[in-house]
Amino acid sequence: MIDIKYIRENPDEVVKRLAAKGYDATADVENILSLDRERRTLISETDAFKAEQNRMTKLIPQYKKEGIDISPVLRKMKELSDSIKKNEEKLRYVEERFSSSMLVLPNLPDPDLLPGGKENNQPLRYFGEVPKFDFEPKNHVDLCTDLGLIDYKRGAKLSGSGFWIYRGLGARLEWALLNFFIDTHLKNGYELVLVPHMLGYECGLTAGQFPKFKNEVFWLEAEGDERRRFMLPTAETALVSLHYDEIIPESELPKKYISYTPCFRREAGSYRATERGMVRGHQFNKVEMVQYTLPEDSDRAFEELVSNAENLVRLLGFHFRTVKLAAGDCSYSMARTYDIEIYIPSMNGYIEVSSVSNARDYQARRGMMRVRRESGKIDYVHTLNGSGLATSRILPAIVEQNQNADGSVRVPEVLQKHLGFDVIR
RNA sequence: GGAGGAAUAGCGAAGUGGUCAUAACGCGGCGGUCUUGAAAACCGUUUGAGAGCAAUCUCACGGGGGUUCGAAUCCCUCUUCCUCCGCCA
Repeated sequence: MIDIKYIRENPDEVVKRLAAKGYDATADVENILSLDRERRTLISETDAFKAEQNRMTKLIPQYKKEGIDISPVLRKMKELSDSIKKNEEKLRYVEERFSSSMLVLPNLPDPDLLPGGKENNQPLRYFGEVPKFDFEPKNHVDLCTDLGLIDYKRGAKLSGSGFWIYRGLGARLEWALLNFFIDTHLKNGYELVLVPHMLGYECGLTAGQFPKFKNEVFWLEAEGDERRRFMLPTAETALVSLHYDEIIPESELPKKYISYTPCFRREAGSYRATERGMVRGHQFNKVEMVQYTLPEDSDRAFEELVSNAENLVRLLGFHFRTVKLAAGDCSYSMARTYDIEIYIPSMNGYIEVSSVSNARDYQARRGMMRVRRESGKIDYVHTLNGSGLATSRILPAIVEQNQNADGSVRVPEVLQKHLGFDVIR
């Protein structure tokens, strides 16, 4: 959520900055400001009624004791009570429209981002060399199938299109990657957290997935249980709600969490021929990093998350790049995002294996997550998240970038000690 | 699944329709007195949200609704936790 005070004081600025995201907020802002005015008028009026009510209610026991007739007071109290009820009903209606309008407003992008969509993303740096082959390289679907790493057919048999099964060495390779990532994060001082994979609505609201993107997750219903839960689309949704409605002492910041979870996404209508295999599915594995920081520390934390993610890909020995996303390509809740994109020879391009973002206080406002400073002052925290990494997109890169002419695949050195072998054939 | 009980500040807990919610009382935290220093003792202080330029006002007793002139207190409902029984990896 954007600070209503900021919107009140800088409405044009808000519209301008959201325009960089490709979001026309003119009508929203106008609507919000008018609801805000209506809301504040109603609150002042109601509070005055209540103050009067509080004053009079103290008179009743006193009058009773002194034997004074209280019926005129009761009549006045009834009037006040009716006015309050009427006002509160109005206020409820206004507040409801106000807060739902506030909740659909995306986060402001940082001012240094280029406006516009994907086409304005800027690669910041490249790592490693584009792999060259003196043979016709295979794509990862063929490699994974031929080497028996992934069972696409039976994945679809079990759960439909968009699901696959890791088998044998493929499963072990996936597991080794997860271990490698987690070990590295632990060395960097992150706390490992294993979270529920089904979450309640509030989590999605805090993270910013809801109400707007309700249809992009899988919902679960159980007979006789009114409460609906959804399969988490990323561990961020859980980790960012960990301190929902809390005031964290300054001494405990920054909080640094990692979590491994499968991620479940509808990905409705987003299949493309270029995204075969494990590039886009309904379920994939990911290790997620999340930090809660003081507002003034979030820029530094952001750089740390980016370099953590880069470091993992670098240690695996890949060619990849880091891209600064244009405002319009940053997601709804985020002020800035850098993607780490790995090279996939068969696609002759790069795919995202990590997305590192700073939400600033946007999620913290939604989830009422604050810090009590040493001085006693209360502020909203900043939340940041980044994948570290999405393993299911690393595996295609391993098999494609490390393939040999005979169809075998070299295991990255850092994984060899986890696996106990150096070549998959 | 069945039967009971509970939810009040950082923690424990009092309050069972009004004049005790800036919430008794205890613990903890912070500041001070005393002390060479510390402990003990003593004194003081210690929730959050909203409206307002401010003075100030309002709200919050797990969440939501209701009864009432007035609700922590009575009623309905949801959530969470605890105890006992049953079932279970």
